[in-house]
Amino acid sequence: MQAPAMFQDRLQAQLLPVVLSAFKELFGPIPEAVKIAFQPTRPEFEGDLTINVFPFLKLSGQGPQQTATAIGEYLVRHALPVERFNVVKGFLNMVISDAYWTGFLKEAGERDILQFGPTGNKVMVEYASPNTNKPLHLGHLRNIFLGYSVSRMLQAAGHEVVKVQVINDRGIHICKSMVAWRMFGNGETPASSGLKGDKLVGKYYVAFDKVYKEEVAGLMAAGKSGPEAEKQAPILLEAQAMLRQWEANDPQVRALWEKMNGWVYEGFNATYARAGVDFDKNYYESNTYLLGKEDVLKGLAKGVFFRKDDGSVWVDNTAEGLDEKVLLRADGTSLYITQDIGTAIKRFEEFPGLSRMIYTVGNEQDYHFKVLFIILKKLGFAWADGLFHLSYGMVDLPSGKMKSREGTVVDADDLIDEMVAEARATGEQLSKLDDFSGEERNTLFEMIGLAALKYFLLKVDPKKRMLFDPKASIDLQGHTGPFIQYTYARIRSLLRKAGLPVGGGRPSGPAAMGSQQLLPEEKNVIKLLHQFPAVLNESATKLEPSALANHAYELVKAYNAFYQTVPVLKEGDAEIRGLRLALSSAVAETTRKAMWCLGIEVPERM
RNA sequence: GGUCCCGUAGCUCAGCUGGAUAGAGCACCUGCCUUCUAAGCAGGCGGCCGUUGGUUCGAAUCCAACCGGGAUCGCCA
Repeated sequence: MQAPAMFQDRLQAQLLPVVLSAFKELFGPIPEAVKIAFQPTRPEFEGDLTINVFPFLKLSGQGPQQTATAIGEYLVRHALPVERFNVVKGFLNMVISDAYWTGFLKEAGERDILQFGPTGNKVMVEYASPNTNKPLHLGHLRNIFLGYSVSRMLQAAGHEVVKVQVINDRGIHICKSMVAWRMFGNGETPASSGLKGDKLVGKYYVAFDKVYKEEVAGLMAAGKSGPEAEKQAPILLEAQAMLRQWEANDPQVRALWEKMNGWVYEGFNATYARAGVDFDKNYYESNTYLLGKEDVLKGLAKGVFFRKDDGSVWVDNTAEGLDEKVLLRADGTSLYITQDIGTAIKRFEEFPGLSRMIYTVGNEQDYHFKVLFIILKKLGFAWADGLFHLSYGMVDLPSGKMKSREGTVVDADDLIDEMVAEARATGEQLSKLDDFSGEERNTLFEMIGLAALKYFLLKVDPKKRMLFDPKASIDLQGHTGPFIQYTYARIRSLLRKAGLPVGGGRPSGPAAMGSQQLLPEEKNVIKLLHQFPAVLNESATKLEPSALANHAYELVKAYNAFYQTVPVLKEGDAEIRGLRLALSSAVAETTRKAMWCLGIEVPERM
């Protein structure tokens, strides 16, 4: 079997065997290693699909012109969609018949081309892992939007998806907030202060840090060395003591911990709700932090790990090009990675059918996940091959890296507020919404502001670090989410005026589509629609929403060019009007689904 | 220093399973609202694709080295 292009579309799938038999008949069979690659014909040439025959010249024993012509002639005879062809240098440009395109358009009008049938696979996507001592920031947003979009794409690709977050609810960080609140809080609560719960707890984390720094400075002035002072600051000792009390189940500490975490969850949930994301299950570190120890000891017994003289347990990954890594301390206590080993095992026990688990975590943990996956594989779990670290790059500010210590962190809630305010300013100025109520406007501007933010973060290749300029990035024109929303709203308006049902739905296209000759503007749009399923497949497989996001943009851009120059409702010929309405509708529905895959909503009007 | 990631227009990014003259958006300049939403469309300006070698009929794309930026190399999480 000739290796097909990994993400080829259905037209290519249909043509490939014909091309192969053309070769076989004309020049003899093709060796497996030689791949036939289709590419879209460049706009400056006539045609829709192109094959470059250069790689086959040795096989054909003829020049590029003759080789391409021979194949082209064979295709016209044997492949229905290929109407005619031309050859430029070594490029065989095929013209696909309008009947093929309109046939596809008809199908796109009848079903969701971005929804694949069920695969039977179950995938877990972890896409948030916040600490409970401070509010969410821009970096979390990239993480959340990325993971949520991946979940949606996998659903569209036919997988069952379990969305989870892990909440780091215990540890020294939350104890710091607790200590500071107990010292300076005077009983302040979200209700008493009007502060969002996560903001309030974050405030005391900052307060802790301030006191801590003062104490360290004081100790150093009194003659201590830097490292000494950092270890002996009283407030830190108190936080450490509190962590021990927590571990000893001290009722008062536990009660305070429950209370303050509760505030944080309320705050997080408000942000999640506004951001439009949700989880099927939350994992709390306080429930899982003791996991993994038994598994490591089992591995030790099986000889997968080894024990050093001091009693600590290690894994040797030097054969994998990595290092030795400690899994249990000499005193037998766990580490972060121990816990992750246990948590992974637990998850696969809880969800027996899981075939994959995706961790959406920043690239600073690349090494950690490499080690984790190797360990789980060494422990012999078959599912270890289905583990994947969806690693994404940091979000930088024009001033450089975000640093909480330096107060340069962009708060998630504030950022969303800004984007929504910007959407509002633009929207009110355009004054197209005179009959909108205040509530309707709020909903719309929320939708647009979030689209701007999500699209901005999702259109970039996840693994690249990206720059976020709070001023320049608040853009609602050009290659943006609102541009795509706008096109959708435009089409919906058109369809309403055509008397089609409100609130979506697919108008049935004309019964006899296909007799018309397509305009270039129409064909461009249909071709982009036609490519979309393959793009979704590729995006879902590679876990890259950016490819989907960029294709959605290409599609609506082509539609806008069509819209601007080709009449739809004003077209006199009913059949042609029907085709253009069907085209418009297919673009709207496909755009809506693509945006759904990105976690972005689209408005009926804007 | 070891390992990994990144380097494309003034700025932000596509393109990278090798193919035709490298594409968008923003910014700047020109046109287009008495026809379906101008958050739009059409056009212009703007590029030693970090550098140097290599593989190839063909390299932004693959390989190597180097330069620049980042991450990581805790018995932290």
